[in-house]
Amino acid sequence: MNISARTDYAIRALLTLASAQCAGSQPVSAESLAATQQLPKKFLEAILVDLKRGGLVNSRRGSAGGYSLAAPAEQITLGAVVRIVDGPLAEVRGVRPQNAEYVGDAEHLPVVWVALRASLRSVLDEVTLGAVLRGDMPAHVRALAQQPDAWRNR
Amino acid sequence: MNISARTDYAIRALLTLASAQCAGSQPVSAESLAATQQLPKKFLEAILVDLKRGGLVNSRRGSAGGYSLAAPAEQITLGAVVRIVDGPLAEVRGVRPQNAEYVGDAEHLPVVWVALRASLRSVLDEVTLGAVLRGDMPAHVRALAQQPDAWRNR
DNA sequence: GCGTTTCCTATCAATTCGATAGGACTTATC
DNA sequence: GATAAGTCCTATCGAATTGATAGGAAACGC
Repeated sequence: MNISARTDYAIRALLTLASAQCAGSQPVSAESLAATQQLPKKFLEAILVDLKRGGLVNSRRGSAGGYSLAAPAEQITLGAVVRIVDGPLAEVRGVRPQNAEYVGDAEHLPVVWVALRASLRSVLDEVTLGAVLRGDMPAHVRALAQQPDAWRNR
Repeated sequence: MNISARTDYAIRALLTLASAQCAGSQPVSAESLAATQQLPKKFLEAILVDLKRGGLVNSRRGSAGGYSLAAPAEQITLGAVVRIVDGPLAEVRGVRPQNAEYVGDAEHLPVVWVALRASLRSVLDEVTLGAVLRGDMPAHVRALAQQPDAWRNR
């Protein structure tokens, strides 16, 4: 149930690209992305290749090359990013939650796993890069983050 | 963002214990738990020791020994189980979501991570072993699982 | 004391995770 | 067309995690 470094780095790099998209439109190099968000350069490069394959960014090689968002920042959700760099959302022992098979007293467990995945989706698939950049989350997400003990450990 | 085998196994074993709690009250052996839910015995043993340390189950050694729930099934949440066997809910690179530090364009990212954790809690901390056993989830969880595409992949 | 069962320690192979190295290929620019 | 700046491919790396097993010490009921 953890958020991996890959996901974290991917999103931070994409946020920088989103910011650049607003400003002008020349591609940003991996080196520059790594520098502004303080990410390990070579590791980030590998992640960017995945994002490219996943269709979230465009790339241009050579001098004055680099990366740019393949779509408006308002249309790229965090869920899309997570799925590309980390795979499907809430797998159980490597199997999709609705396909996990249970017997006896565990019969109703799939309902829980599916609900859990749905709750992840309700955040990740509703929040876009643009929203994070502006600090303007959907009402539903803001409500979650404003719950009394949301910022406390349990 | 995956549910580990440890978590899955722990919950299934606890569900069996919950079922036994209703019936009578003699402890159930690890061997028996492994058999009824088809879990690897030695691996399960290790998990049960963690659950014991975490205070979720009582154990009795020796002949006619075994495990039993330390509290009513209606009072043990899945969240408590997950935290014991897998640690804190939505850590980012091993750090609590509210403690992750970001600069520049990623400034508002903690809000997302905290909301994400809150959404996990809204399922895991609201569902008890008893509820799963009866197949009677809280309204909020049932609503999530009944969403149009909840059972489909994305 | 005998069988049963928890519980502790150690170990294991496989996989994943985070990260780096080196170099091949592409491209703009002079 | 050389050159510098990039992407991108392949390989590798150590460390941690994951899922799992083995063997035996300790406790317990009878």
